Amino acid sequence: MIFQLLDADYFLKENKPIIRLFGKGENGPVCVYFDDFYPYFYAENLNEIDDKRIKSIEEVEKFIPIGYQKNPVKLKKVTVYNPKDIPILKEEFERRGCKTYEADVLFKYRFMVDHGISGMDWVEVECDKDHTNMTSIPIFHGRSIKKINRDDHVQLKYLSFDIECIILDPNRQIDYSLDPIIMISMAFSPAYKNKKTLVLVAKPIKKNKDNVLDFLGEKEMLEKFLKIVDEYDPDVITGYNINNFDLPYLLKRLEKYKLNQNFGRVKNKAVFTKTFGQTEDTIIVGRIVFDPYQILKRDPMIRLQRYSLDNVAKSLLGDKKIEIDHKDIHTLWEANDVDKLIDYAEKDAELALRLILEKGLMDKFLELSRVSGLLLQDSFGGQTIRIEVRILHEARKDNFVIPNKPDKKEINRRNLEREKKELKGAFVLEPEKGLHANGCTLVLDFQSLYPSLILAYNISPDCVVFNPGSEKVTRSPAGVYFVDKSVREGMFPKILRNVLETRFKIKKEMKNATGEMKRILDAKQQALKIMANSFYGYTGYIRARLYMIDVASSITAYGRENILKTKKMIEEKFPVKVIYMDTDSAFVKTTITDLEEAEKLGNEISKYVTGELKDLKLEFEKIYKTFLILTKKRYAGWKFYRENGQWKDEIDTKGIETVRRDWCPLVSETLENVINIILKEGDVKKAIAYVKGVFNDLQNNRVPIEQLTVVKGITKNIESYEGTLPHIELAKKLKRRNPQSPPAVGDRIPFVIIKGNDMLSKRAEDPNYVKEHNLQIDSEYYTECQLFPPIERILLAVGVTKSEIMGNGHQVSIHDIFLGNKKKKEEVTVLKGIEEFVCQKCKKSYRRMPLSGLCECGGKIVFSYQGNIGEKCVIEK
DNA sequence: TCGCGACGGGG
DNA sequence: GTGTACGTCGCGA
Repeated sequence: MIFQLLDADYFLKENKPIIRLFGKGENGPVCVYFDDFYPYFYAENLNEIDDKRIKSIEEVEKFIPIGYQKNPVKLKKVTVYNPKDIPILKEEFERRGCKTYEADVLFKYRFMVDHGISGMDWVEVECDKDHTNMTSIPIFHGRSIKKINRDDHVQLKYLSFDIECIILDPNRQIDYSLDPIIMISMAFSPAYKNKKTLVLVAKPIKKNKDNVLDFLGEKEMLEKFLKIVDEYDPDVITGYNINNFDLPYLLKRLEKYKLNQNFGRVKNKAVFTKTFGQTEDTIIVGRIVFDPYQILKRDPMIRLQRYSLDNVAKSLLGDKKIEIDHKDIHTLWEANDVDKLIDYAEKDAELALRLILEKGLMDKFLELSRVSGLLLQDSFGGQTIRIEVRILHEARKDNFVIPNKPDKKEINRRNLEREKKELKGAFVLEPEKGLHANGCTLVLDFQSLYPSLILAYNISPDCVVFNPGSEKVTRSPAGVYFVDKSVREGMFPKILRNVLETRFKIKKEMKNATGEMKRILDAKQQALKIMANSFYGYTGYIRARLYMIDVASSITAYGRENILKTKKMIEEKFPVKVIYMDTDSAFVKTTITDLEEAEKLGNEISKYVTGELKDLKLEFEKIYKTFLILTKKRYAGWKFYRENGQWKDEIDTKGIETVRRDWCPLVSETLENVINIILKEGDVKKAIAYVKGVFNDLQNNRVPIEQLTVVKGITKNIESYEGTLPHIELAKKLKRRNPQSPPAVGDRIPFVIIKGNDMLSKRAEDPNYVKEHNLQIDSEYYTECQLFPPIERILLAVGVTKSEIMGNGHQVSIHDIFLGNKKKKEEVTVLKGIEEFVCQKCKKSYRRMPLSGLCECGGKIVFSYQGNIGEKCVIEK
């Protein structure tokens, strides 16, 4: 039988561990179990021992990959019956001074590693049909298993679902035990009984659509849901934020009604959630739980301000949620006005599914799973485990054993070591700040720098030579010796060579591939790139099994050495200047303005440096016609690149955030425009004029209120906030205005700052209310506190002074007040900052200190900060 | 500037 | 489950 491996677990039957593999082949899902495989670990210096938990002890010779070892060491391979006895035995052994290895490898991975199988691999098993009914899918007794090489994937079945619930008491948070689920919507791919979606409703209603089923109550609805999951039998269960909301909620409600909490593919293990501090993970044996929220939030290629389903759908699908204020869910439900609710629920389930299918969210993980060795379900998480499982595979082939994960004592030791030998990072050249026009800036970077270095210099924990003797070694710039690869190719270099070579091959294949195959290949090369780039981080990660600070610091040391060499080489050979470098990239200022010529030079530099350095490849990445750099890691460039032979351009920004949650749209837009004018027109004066125009519009109320609105969420009961925050003050105001439906926890409050004498926070106002009552916007606040600081940073970098921007030498910004106060530091009481200035007598508030030092009414001015008032104030510089 | 604690998504 | 854990942001020191 041939199938693709989706999931695995084990259970105990009469003190005998049984491994179960879940897969999918041509004839659908299958389970194959193996009952002749036992857990084991390795022990060093183990004396004779008689213990009924131990099945057998065998003497073996293995290499330990910490430092170079010429000869293997003698170890005992201790095989036991019950995997759960291993951590107990490990403790007992270690207490007696016996070192253990691989004593914390999950049993399912022990099986997979020993049989050379990765998650999502195609496998061939010899097996017999079994007639027990412990699974909901056909089950077989396996006799042998081997991997087969196949790149394709079986069609997976997806069920996306979303629950709606009502909070019976709007003044508290959701309570799983009290608040009922009123609807469950589902979206299927492929369709279920010819239906792409289905909505279950927890009370009898008048149905207007044929994909709606109504029930007597919540319990009956839940029963039907379980039945549908069982019948449809999805491989993947998905939905937006199901891991932290829908799944745990569902389980609690099933528990309440004493319903079978088992909608996985086995009958003897219920679905359960693991709670780790904040996050929860739900395990459904035999199926895969895939949460697009969790995936998107962690995807470095997709950067969004917010990851709400609505926002994500808008940015990635050009679609959106159906609008229902969640306070209205209860009302609509009580009023039996459920049609819109049904559409709302249906849409949510659909959107989550569309995200996965249309954006190919699963592709990368299918490949990452194969490349790393992890089961698909585990490939969504951290990088460490990816490397470790791959290392285990590799170690087995080469007769190595891998250390356990470090315990508290070991982590302590590593932390102490770190204080002594600090881990020096990458080299960053102090940039030549400002605008670089009149000549293109060429950007070049090393292709996979750290992986290439590991490969080139045989950097690996098993190659470190502590006391160099007769072996051929190389000394890294960090002063660490590594055995030459002619003596032994290290474990890391060996894996990386394979990973990089495979990636190179795939990128070549991709050029001729089309359609589905091209997508798979692209996902595969991405997965390989992710793997390759994880190794450096791994060596310096304190919890890594193969952590060695000497290895990590050798990698960065070689990196620094090579990039400095590169700078010298470029500047000696070409009439250019390197104006900035960071880790693996070089920014080269030329005097060339013609794009074709710049391109030619870029290619020449790339070819020259690559030729000189041999093991490394410096790639010509892009041309910036103009380049603006503020500080290390913060810059913008007018990028030119070719697409189908044609020159295209765009503005590239790094580290200069034009979008931030606490900035109103006006700030983002103005900032973007300022950068555009400077880069594309090279006209700083025009940029200043533009900024002045915006200031002017603000003063004269010509800026639409939407442009000034900031949105912030309420995260807890509004009475329990300690400081005074604008959106919370506004929420209190809104509650007073409309006590029937006050803002609740989780609501997002849009606000603007209006003119007035109160402190800043008290002047937050609802934009609609402002419009209706024709209130005045505090344009000074928007100028000084919102617009000015980010714009100032940009303009100062191109040599503009403050008064040039403000256009009035007499105006003093709040920063000047800070500086002015610094001298008086010794006689001062403490406020931790200044938000504004308040008259002690009439309470009028000022954004800036009045020039006279007194209020109009003659009262004394004091400082105000976060609702506190003080006569004096310390501002640390 | 750094370290710590809270929050995110969902209804 | 041969367990114990994420990233980012804002705040206070």
